[in-house]
Amino acid sequence: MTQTKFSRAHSEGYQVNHMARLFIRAIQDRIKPLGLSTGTFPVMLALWEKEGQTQRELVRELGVEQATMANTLSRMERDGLVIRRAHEADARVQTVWLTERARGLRDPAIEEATEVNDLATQGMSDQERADFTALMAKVVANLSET
Amino acid sequence: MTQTKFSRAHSEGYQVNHMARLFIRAIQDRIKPLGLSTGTFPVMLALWEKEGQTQRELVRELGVEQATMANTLSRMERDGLVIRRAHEADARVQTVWLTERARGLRDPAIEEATEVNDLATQGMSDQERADFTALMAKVVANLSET
DNA sequence: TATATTTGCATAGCAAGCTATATTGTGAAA
DNA sequence: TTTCACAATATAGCTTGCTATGCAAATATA
Repeated sequence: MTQTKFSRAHSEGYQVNHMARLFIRAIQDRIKPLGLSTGTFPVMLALWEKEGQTQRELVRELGVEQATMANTLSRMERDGLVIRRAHEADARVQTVWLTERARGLRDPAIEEATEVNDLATQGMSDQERADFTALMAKVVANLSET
Repeated sequence: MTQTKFSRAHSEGYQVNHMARLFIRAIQDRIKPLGLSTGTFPVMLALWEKEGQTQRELVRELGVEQATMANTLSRMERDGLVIRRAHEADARVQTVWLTERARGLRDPAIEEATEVNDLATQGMSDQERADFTALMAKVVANLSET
């Protein structure tokens, strides 16, 4: 069959990409005043929960490539958000710690993120919002296999 | 209230970002052999539908910034996918045309994209898939305002 | 113990997004 | 007609993602 019916508006991949760019713009605008960005935010979330994680642990937790994490952490160190300390038992390993300033950013940053999430899901019922999260989890699971 | 309940797994922004990265990886793998990429694919879709569009028209249609489009088109020209021709009535304007090779990529590229969309939505009913698309459209609309 | 493999991180180089700014052509206004 | 504002595109420079590759330390194997 000739595939003349393919349309951007109905391609999940296209929609996801578009939506992701809009999210990035929205959150970027709000957390930039805090000195955060879309690349650093997930790392901060992981570290606000548990400091002292290794780069390898952060990589597994956040699902980015090791090289991406290494570069992100370098920028974060440059910008005074984290400090890398050598692991005492394994000289290959770096543990990652928040600076005092970075610890203080938690509540304001989460507040901005919550606002963006609320804005994005405006007009949805609680049920729809839960469905949306569940459907995304399904897609993530489907695309994560292997 | 202290916002201790914020979790990555339930933040729409976080999920969208994660999902988008997985989509990019999946589609990239499959269209790379065709000489396409995630940045060029949307432009190709727009041009397969209507060649000779101006850069400005593509920008509006695809929702990326003008500078992003200019750079993407330059790479596409370098890689033999498009040709930029001066507009006959307005010397500021460039119209964008597909090369013969690029025209031939349509069906195979759309086939790969369709496969990725199907993989991503595996295990969803038709209704769920329609819901997913509708919910994403809602989010896009919410975040597109102004 | 000596070598080989694996593991953890860093670096190089590219794509694709962004903002800010420069450049050039059009069209309107003085 | 000259100037001024606007429009279309290009360029500079950044972030964030990727793959590929290098290197040093730890561990396993011969």
